[in-house]
Amino acid sequence: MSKIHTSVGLKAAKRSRKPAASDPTRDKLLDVAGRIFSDRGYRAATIRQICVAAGANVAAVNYHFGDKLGLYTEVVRQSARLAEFQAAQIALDLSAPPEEILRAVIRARIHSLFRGDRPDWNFRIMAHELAQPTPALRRLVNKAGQPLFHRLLGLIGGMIGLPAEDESTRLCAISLLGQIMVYALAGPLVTAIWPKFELTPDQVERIADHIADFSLSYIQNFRSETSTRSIKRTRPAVKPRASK
Amino acid sequence: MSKIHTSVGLKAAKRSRKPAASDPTRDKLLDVAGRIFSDRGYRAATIRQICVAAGANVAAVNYHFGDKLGLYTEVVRQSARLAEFQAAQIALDLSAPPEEILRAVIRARIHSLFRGDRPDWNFRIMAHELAQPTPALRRLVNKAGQPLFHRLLGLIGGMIGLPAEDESTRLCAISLLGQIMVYALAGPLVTAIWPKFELTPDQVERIADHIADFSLSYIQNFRSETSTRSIKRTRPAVKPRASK
DNA sequence: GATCAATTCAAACAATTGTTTTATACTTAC
DNA sequence: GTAAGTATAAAACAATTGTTTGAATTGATC
Repeated sequence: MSKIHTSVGLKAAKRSRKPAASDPTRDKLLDVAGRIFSDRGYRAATIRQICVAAGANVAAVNYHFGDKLGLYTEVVRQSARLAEFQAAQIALDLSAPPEEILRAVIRARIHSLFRGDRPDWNFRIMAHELAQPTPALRRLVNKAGQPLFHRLLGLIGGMIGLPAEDESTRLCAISLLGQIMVYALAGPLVTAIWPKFELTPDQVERIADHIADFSLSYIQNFRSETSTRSIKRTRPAVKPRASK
Repeated sequence: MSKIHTSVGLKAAKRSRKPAASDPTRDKLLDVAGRIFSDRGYRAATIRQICVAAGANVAAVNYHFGDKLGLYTEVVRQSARLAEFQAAQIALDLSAPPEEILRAVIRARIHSLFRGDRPDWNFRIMAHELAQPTPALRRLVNKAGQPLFHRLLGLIGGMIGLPAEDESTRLCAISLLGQIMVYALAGPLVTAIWPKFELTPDQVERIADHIADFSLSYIQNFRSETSTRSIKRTRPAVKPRASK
């Protein structure tokens, strides 16, 4: 009766006594929710799962965040904030050659993906959003993804000598993202397809290096390549669907 | 009372009268289930959705397939069968140079991904399985994915002169898969991030070509690259987490 | 120590969803 | 035409899940 759980009323109620004090259960909830959302997805994750994992009551989510979507929103918002911060931090060193910046971005991404101690769930969550978008959240996720993507476009565009809006630039960026993203949701599959896959720091290092090498090979040779080949590539000698 | 809906009883009941006749509602169910499962995922897709879309009763799924998982299993099985067939068909032309085979595989994959008329959902479903694996189905999906992956490993291994089990071979294969997979679940995101993204046949063509070019650039230069660079690459000049 | 608001808790509610049941139409063989 | 088995339909069931409620607990302030 005393609590109003609209999005406004919630904040008002919170601000009244403890302006910015860290609410332990709220933080715990946010923490474990991030972990669970990021590897189960929004729908598959249940409030009860999250609450028991956080050692809180089922009603806690509703009390602190209004509803499940409110909790998810907060998780994503926090995640997005972190991502933006990281991206901005990396971009500060614009003095370095673009290849090294690209390497750094890839490294940062892969590393944060594989270490559980300081999880940034944003990428994994983005991957889930991609697989089955949450109607109301797509906007927010895009708001977090767009800057990163555009930074990538600018970077790559500069390296291949084309504007960020060019199709080739975009294709390259997506190729790069795909390589990272496959590891974002790879846990289940890569381990299944790659028996002795271990997440030693060394292994993670090599993955990041590989993605960088793999991508830079094309990007750095783009100019020469694009001059030697025509728009239409040679058609494959093998047809996808043979007659016999 | 007359029907036993265990997995065995179902088949027995079906085989009794119509050995292999095409059951229209069963086929329709399978068809629309494939479409819905592939873009909603297993959990998010509901039996009622599928049934109303197929113009069938809610009980139809249970009658024909036992339960939801039975339906899904059949969808995946059928999808896997198709994938295996396609893969085998492509591999027949071993006379062609490996680059062209690789191109053909990529083309086939991307094409089948983007055209809705004869949808092969296997790749999209695999992507969903990857995002949140269905416990019982992972085995089956892997059974469909393994051959494709190993074929890829053999192909790439041959091109870069390393055994299929080598780490570099695997990393390349995953890089390639990632680039394709990102389009498999890209519908929602790519269109959001790429405003004027249109699926003209020409566009699809260019995507496939790009992935092939992008990947072959590294693969074809692997030998020379691996001789010129040491195991440890130059460390990035930009640190992911700067002190200030 | 009493008061009051904030928080937590156990229980219940309502909606969804997979599944089952019971009855009815339909087809086929005799 | 009748009987038997198959297929479909409508309704109900049971379990899960997001959400709410109202009481109990806590903790600070006077």
